[in-house]
Amino acid sequence: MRVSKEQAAENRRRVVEVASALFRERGFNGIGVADLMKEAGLTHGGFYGQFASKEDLAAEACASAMEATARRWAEAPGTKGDDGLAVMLESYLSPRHRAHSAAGCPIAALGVDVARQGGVARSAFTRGLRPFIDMLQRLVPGRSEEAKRKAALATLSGMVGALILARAVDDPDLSDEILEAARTSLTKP
Amino acid sequence: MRVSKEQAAENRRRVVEVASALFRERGFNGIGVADLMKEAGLTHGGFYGQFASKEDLAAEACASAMEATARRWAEAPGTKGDDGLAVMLESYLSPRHRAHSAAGCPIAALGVDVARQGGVARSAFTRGLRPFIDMLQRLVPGRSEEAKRKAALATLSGMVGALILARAVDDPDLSDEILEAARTSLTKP
DNA sequence: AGTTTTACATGATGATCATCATGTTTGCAT
DNA sequence: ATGCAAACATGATGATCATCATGTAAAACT
Repeated sequence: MRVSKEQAAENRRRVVEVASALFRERGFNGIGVADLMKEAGLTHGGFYGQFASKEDLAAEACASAMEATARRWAEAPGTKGDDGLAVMLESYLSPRHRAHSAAGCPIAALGVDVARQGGVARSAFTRGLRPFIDMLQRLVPGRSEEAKRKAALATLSGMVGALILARAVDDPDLSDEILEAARTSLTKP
Repeated sequence: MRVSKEQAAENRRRVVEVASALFRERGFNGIGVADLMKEAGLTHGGFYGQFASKEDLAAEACASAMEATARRWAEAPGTKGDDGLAVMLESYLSPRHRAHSAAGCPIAALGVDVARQGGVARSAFTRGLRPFIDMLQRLVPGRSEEAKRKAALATLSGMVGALILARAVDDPDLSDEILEAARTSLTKP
């Protein structure tokens, strides 16, 4: 059973995509290689022909998720003249985003796993994080670039923390309240 | 091999304590029952005489970590007259706290795991979270109680998000920068 | 003092884990 | 057209997983 070179590349791409979703949803230790491959329509055998290890895939999946998400942020309706920050906060801190971690922000979904995993995943995460900071720096108000960078880091922290808390909490009212509080607090500094 | 009733209770207590540390450090799926028991000085056999399941222990360890941490917050030097919020932020967003997740804030360490796990752990987490919100509400400035609660939720989000980001990131400078940004941003609203 | 019960140890269960060895097919270069 | 190598499947590896069955020794109760 052999497959064309393009087909093979497409298969590999799909494995990374599936991994980026399932890792976000269940964590690095929450899904195994065999299930991952099955979800991509393959068997577990071919895995180590494409990836050096599961840790290697974790790093690549993390990088891929970060890039894809950053691209979506960049393409977001600039709502020219309007407050771009408010628009993005509205979407980031929404019940919809809260409900879909597999397709959502990899910073909130994988940050803790990345810290535990260390190694290549950690550096891939760090590299992927910088564009988010830069983009936020452009959206956020501030007198100097230095002040804007500080505000960007604080805003990102607030977004990530609120999303994580809203997902962790059992009580839907409290969860909504967390999203709301972060939204208003981060919109008006 | 039998032990006194108090010894047995002490053993159980130690298992929960060890679990609360190791779960924070490695995640719910990062440590097994056997290793957990060994770390508590026991073998894996007695586990199911004390706990219904690993998930059950996860919930209990989560509750225990939340209560112990809340107690430490409450006992913290009120630094009467001084700005209690600044004192607690200084400690929460410190390199020391960043380096010791096993003994640190369970909200930042377990929030994502709790959201994935669901069930009893999730409700234990939610119950344990409320005292933190109430305590922050007392520390934070605001015109009304409603405004102070909102501020408490936003502040907690910023703290948790910043700690998680600072731990995830590979670059020590960036990590320090995140802590610093959150500290100054959350101190002066 | 004798009996029961309890807390734990030893050991086994089958499932799942990451990883490797090998087979089969077939695209691709010759 | 022919041989080679790549891409995947099948299957096995031993480790680790959560959980259960049973043994044992001594605390607790009679």
